[in-house]
Amino acid sequence: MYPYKIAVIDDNQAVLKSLKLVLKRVFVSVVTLPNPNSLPSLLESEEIDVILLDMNFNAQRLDGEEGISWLKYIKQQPNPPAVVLITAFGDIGLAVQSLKEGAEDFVSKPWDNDELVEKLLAAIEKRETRQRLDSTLREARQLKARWETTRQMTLYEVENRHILEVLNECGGNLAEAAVRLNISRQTLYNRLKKYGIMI
Amino acid sequence: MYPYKIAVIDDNQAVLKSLKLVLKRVFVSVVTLPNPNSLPSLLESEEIDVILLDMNFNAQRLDGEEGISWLKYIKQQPNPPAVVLITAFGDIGLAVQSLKEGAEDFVSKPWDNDELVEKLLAAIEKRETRQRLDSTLREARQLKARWETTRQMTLYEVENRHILEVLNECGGNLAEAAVRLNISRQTLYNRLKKYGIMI
DNA sequence: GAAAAGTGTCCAATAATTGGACACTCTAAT
DNA sequence: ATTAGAGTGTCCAATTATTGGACACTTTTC
Repeated sequence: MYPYKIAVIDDNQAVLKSLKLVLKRVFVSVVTLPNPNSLPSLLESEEIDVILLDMNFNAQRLDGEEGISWLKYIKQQPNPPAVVLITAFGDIGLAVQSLKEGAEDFVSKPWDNDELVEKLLAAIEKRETRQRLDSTLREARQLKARWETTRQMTLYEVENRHILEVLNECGGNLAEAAVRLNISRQTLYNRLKKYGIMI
Repeated sequence: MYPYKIAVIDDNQAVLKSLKLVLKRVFVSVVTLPNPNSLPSLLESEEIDVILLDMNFNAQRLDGEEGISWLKYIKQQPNPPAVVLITAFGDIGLAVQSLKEGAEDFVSKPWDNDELVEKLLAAIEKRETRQRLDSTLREARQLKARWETTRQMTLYEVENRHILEVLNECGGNLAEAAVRLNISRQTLYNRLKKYGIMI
């Protein structure tokens, strides 16, 4: 049993039922929707890990356009879930377009249960990798900004910032901080007093 | 005419010829190969931007395995080119697998020339985006390493590093550096002498 | 080729840093 | 409960560093 939340969206009640039967033995939470209209509110209220999304919700349109547009919607959310698309009327162009729009995988009906679960888990893993990458990039931007400001700082400003950081590292232990900074304890006191850094 | 180098690999001479005819009006350099065996040496000797790769080079095997394995080879090179796969025997599974292995796009024979060129250019753009991301990540790793070492530096070490950086910013102009650092010129001299930083 | 800016060095006044000392307050182990 | 060990806050006098100003000289810039 994996600790992930999955949402399954398909307009065919029978398909939905059988998918739920399979998936609820694998995922801790399985939400089924007969159409994607309530997807926005679902995404707002719950932190879904992966969505298994049918491409057609309308007997009149079998071109998959609806699936693609919902895929786009999902992927432009902040921290979007993984998306695996599923369709009976798939062609190569549709599959390629889906993956280029950010879907993690694409499966055709009829599906193989084991393979489907495997793909869903792989999709979740892929999403987690992307999340890690995102946080690395965020961190990188912060560091870069910090570096940019450092270069136009005064010597004292840089000194004080470093003092504060080391002090923080030492959990406010002045004696240890002084040793780490290789200055005397009095000097550290003087600095803190002079710059109003009271602890 | 775009300043990109493209390599086209297809075992069908007629296809190769007609592709070359189309592409040499768009790309500054078009290399055609009748099979992928000389691809490694080509990649070593030239900086190829995009590869248009057929999936089958053997009348006996039409499952695309060969194309996939060459795709994998290409994508594990350092700074790999963009890859667009082309096939007449494509199925959805093959297309999905290709994109998941890192191909930028997938087209089916028979192809539309305008669409093919469009996809190749989009693939190149995608690769350039990836290159930018890579360099951002490299830079991020450097900054992070720097930050990690900073936290265990002595106050004087941090000071001196900052002095050197500002000095560098000022192109070695001591007077300007002293102003930026907000210390007197003599103090800057003393530091440089004391720490053997001669310029 | 003159003006402006930068360099290298000196000086004495001022300010910061230093090690050592002392009384004190925690805190963790006995 | 007692106590040793570590940390704090403050003092001091000796040492060091920083400062602004000054000067002759070189380099840049217009």
